[in-house]
Amino acid sequence: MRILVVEDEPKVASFIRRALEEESYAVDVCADGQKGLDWAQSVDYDLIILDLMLPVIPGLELLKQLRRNGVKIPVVILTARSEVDQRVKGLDAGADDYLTKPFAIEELLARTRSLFRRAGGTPSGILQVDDLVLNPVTREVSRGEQRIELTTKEYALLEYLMRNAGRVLTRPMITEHVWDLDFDTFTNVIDVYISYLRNKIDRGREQSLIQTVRGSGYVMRTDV
Amino acid sequence: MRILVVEDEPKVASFIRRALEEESYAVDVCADGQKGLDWAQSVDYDLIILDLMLPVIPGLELLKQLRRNGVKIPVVILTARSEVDQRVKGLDAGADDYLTKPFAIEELLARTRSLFRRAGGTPSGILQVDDLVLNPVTREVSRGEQRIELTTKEYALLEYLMRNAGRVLTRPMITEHVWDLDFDTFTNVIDVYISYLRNKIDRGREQSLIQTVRGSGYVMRTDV
DNA sequence: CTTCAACAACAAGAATACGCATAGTAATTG
DNA sequence: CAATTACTATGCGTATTCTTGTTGTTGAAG
Repeated sequence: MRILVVEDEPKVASFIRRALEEESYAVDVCADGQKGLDWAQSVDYDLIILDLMLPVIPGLELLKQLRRNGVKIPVVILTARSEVDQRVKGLDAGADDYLTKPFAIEELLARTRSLFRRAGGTPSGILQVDDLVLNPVTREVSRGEQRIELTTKEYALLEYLMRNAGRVLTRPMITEHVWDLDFDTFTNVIDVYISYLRNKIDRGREQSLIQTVRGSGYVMRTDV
Repeated sequence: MRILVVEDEPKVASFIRRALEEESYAVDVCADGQKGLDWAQSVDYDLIILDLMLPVIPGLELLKQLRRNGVKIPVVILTARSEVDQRVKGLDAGADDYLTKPFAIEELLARTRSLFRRAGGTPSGILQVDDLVLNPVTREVSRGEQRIELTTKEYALLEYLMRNAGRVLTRPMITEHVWDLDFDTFTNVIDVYISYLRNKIDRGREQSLIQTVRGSGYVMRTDV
């Protein structure tokens, strides 16, 4: 899951970044509206978190342009408390949710999760494929009766696979969503992490859930 | 535990703030109804203390709006002695408790504790995880037979951990609830205080109650 | 049926980031 | 102003992440 944060206050930006990264999202931050617009249109984000008070291009203008250009990525708006009517305009302009500053970071995380939930997955937010279960709230993963301990990256990769179960995910898609932007293309980290995951999830099972699609990428099996 | 105080008389407000902070709650104060409403909806408070006589938006209106928006945080209302019917209306509107001015601060603290007791933990208000026991009323902590002396911050942290036992608490979540809002993100105070707590609580035990979730945060173990 | 090239899997080690202890500094409190 | 408490800074060990090189697989051409 890749998130763009458009926020010019460095303190707030880095606070958000860290929180999101702790939830194993891939996060990009940019500090003005122009850059925000450019990035939003060139990279395939899953969510945009947008401050309304921005240099160069105001947040609302950015949002309108995005929607005008047919970009449908969910957008969460951050506003100061005083700018209440801006909020309404924000929702009119096509925002999916808003938060007033100051906000609890957990609130932001919860909204984030709920937006992703809306986009796909079960209502409870719990992801399940066969007897493999992932709970994004507690970050717990288990297969059948057995708890599975994953590292941050392993978890992020698995969540992405499970959210897109049944879809073949190419290596570029996976790097985009699970790793950072400035990423060395000629590496096989993904293969390595797929292997780690298989060791923890599929080892000893007759049916492997994570399957290789030669020449393309990987899929999480949906049908048994 | 984070508390919002909505009170326009500066003297009363600061009096309450100091008393609550002495009990190691994190306290935010705001002086009018509009701000109160915004904050209450944007920050994840554990309790709201609400004066009914407020500028901009009256307290009752604020409360109604909160409940209408599905906010279930416990609310204690403050009324003048004469405004009996206001009190009744307040409880109707979804307040959990009330106090008539002037009130003894100890009274407020007692109600606060009792509301927290109702909200979580055992009926008696005592929090218990394994053989670790925390009594919020007396602020006494013990493990097994042994009394444990904690400083204010240590206590606040432990109480937060215990109230959320079994949930992974990220560093941002912990700062939100135990430290102040405008918090330097690049610090390791939390780590240090976790370490203090472990020294007092877990040292010499084979099973540590406070567990690290690498890349995420900390959990208080529930299962043994 | 070989042979070869492209691709994937794996092992092992290097680099990095993270959590933790420790010690020192600043701020409170009595 | 002494003592306690709150916070900062630093360095170290280790889990995690990533790189590299080798081996194994697959499928198509000879």
